[in-house]
This record gives sequence, C-alpha cells and structure tokens, in this order.
Amino acid sequence: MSKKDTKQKILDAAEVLFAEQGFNDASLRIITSTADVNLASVNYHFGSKKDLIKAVMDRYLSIFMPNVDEALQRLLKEPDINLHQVFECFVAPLMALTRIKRRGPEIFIQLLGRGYIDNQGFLRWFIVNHYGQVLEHFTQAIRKGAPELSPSDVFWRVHFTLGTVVFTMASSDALRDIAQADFNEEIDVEGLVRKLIPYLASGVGARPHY
Amino acid sequence: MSKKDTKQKILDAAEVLFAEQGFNDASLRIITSTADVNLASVNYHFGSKKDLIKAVMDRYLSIFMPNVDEALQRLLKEPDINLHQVFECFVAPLMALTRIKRRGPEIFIQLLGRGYIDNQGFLRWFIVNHYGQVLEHFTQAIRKGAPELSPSDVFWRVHFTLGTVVFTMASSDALRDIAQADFNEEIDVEGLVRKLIPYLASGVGARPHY
DNA sequence: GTAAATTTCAAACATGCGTTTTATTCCTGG
DNA sequence: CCAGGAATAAAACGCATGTTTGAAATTTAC
Repeated sequence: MSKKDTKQKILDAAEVLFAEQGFNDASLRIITSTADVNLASVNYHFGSKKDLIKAVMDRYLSIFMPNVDEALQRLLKEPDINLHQVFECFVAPLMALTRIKRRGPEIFIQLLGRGYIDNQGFLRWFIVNHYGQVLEHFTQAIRKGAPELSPSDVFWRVHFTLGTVVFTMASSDALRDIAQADFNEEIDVEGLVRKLIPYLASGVGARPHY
Repeated sequence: MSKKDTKQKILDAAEVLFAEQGFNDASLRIITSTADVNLASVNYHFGSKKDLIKAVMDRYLSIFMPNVDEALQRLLKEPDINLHQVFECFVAPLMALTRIKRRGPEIFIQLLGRGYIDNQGFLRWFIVNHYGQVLEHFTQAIRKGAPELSPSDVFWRVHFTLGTVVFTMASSDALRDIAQADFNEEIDVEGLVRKLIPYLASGVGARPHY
C-alpha cells in the first residue's frame, strides 16, 4: 500500500524544503501542508521544530558518517597516500545515499550547507560532538597526505575545504542552471564532486606562505 | 561634537549586527536600540529593512569594487600573469576599507558572506547586476593566468573560490577563536586573506579531470 | 520670531511563526 | 463489540517581526 505514515511524510517533505529554503525559512506550516498532514503533527511526532531538524539530518548522517570513517581508516593503513585519495573517501558514501532517496546525495549536501550556515553553527557543534572521530580521521589523513603542512595550516585548510564544499553544494542548483545555460553542460552531483576534488586536493596541498 | 546624525548611527550599528547575526536575525528593534534611535527611524530614513541592507552593502561595495576593478585592469595589461597576482588584486582594496571604519575589512567580508547566504542569493543578483564588469575582469584574469582551463572549468572554479572566501569569512570569528585556543595563533583579516591566497591560487590552477 | 518643514517618538497594527490545547476520529486488543 | 489509547484535526495562544500612524518635538527658512 502506498500510504506512508505521517512521520515519514513529514521527514520527506521537510528535508526537501529545508534544503531549498533553509531551516528558518521553511516553516512548519509549509512543511505540513506540503506533506499533507496536520500542522500539529510535527510537534506530536517530533516534539519541536529543532528536533525535526535533527531527525532530518541524522537520517543521512547516521549512514554517511560511518561509511566515510571506514574509508578513511582503510586509507590510513596504507603506507603512502595522497590528497586525492583522501577526498575520494567521501564520494562513495555520498553516492550511497541514493538508497535513502533518489536525490539523496543532493539533498544531504545542501542540508549540510544550510546547517553550517543557519542557526549560528548549531550543525558544526552537532557534528563535532557526534562525529568528532570522523573529523579527526579526516585531519589525520590530510596530515599524512601533506606532511609538510603545519598543524595550523591543516586546520585552516580543512575549514577552507568545508567552506568550499558546503557553499558550492548549498547553491549548486543555481550554479548548475547557469552552467546549463552558458555551456550546455548537464552535470549531476557526482560530476560536481569530481570537479571539486582536483580543486580541493590542489588547494590543500599548496605550498604555504606563498 | 560627537553627536552623529541618525542615518549614520543606524548604518554603523546595522552593519556590525548584520555581520554578527545575519540579515534575518538582526532585527530592526535590536539595531535601533543599539544605535540609540527610535524604531521607526529606519523606515523613515531608508524606507524598509531591505533598503537598509542595500545601503549597508553599498557603502562598502561602492568603494571596494572600483578599486578591485582598477587593479584587475592594470594586471590584465601585463603580458604574463599568474593566479597569485589575480587574487592579490583583492587585498589592497579590502584593506583600504579601514578608511570607512577600523574594522571595515572584517565587517565587509562577513557581510559579503551573509549576503551570499541569506535571502536566496539576493546579493549575488545585486553584484552581478551592479558590478558584473568586475566579475568579468576577474574571469578574464583567471583565464589569462591559467590558459589551459576550459571556460566551463573557469566558471566552476570562480564559484568554488567565491564559496571558499565567503564561507570562511562569514565564520571567521569562530574559526579565529578556535585557532587562538588550539594554536595560540592571533591572526587578523589580512593574515587570513594571505592564508587563503595560496589555497585559492593552487586550487584554481589545478590540473582538471584528475 | 514665527510659520513651515523635517525629524523623532510612543503606540498600535498586521502578519507569520512555533507551540499548545481541546475535541474528535481512528485503530487496536481483549 | 466495545473500551481505551494513539493519532489527527481545528482553533487559539503567545510572541516576535517589519511597518504604519499621528502627535510631539526640533530644525530650518524667511
């Protein structure tokens, strides 16, 4: 039977609207009317809007993060690694999110961007506290792939990288529309990620202090 | 006499609060009470909150953009240029904003980040429409500094770059706090920009298609 | 010096938000 | 079948926002 239960309908509508409009601008009223459920059901099933946001994020993070961590740990066992390999660790786990939903990778990465931006960095806090180990392994891998960088340089470049990815993805819809119009270039999420990797790897590995 | 007129007091308070909290979260009530003026004076002097935002942004953009453009045009006349030089074009104009206010560069660049993020890309539209020529010269300079890139690659990397800068700067306060705590590293805006340049130049100039 | 225009001010308005309440409907287990 | 708990529904609540109003104060101009 095709009738999804209310909780599922809310999550499915919310993640799309959150991704498109941001967590603040996507109101419970637009979410519930899109999901075709009653306004009060969000508070009934999730408690509050903030809890709904956490539920939306965690549906993706709880799958994505362990996969990334596994890939990073496997890579860290190699004797010699480069930065391309480090960033490559994120691609398969990202694309695996199609299992949740066809447009899962896209939605997730836009949510990530929104979350990093809205709510004065609540998501950064959430990730650091729930998945700090992954960040730690990511940093380790970068250190191993670019051993000439100082810890401070690694710190800054990790955050430059996060900024690039998150920001690009948060506005990827608009950018892909322009690319489509200007270059007749159809590009999917994986294609975009693979455009990013050389940029990121080269940026992170740059000789510092110019 | 120290008594500034109302319009000036509003602009000065608004730009700081917009930079710190974002355009949506900084309410007219907190702005006017910080500026020590009446709530209604924003609408009286500027028309609406949106117009206030435009006024705040334009006070900086109208100084910053022509200076950048001049630097880019001068660089474009050189026979041989590299990407470091392209990005260097932004540094002096940015630091010149201390003339408006001591923390001008910092505030401006945070505003830029906020504006790119909030209001579904209203600022991008504003910049493309009012300062499209500068973007065009920026793109030209990158093409000249990295002639092996395809137009499509240039497009994408210009936007990766914008993302990196804007995002880093929008959260620069938090990042600098962490760097201060973890590495005892005091860093000012210019220092941060100079950390960014090698990363950006190397990223933009990376060999594509990995 | 006074009339007119500009600016300030307190108050209210309209709107949209997340949340809570209360009643009703639906489903389920005995 | 029917009692009782879970889920839905409509309405209202409390609050914060940007904006408007109309009177008071201040400045400007002659």
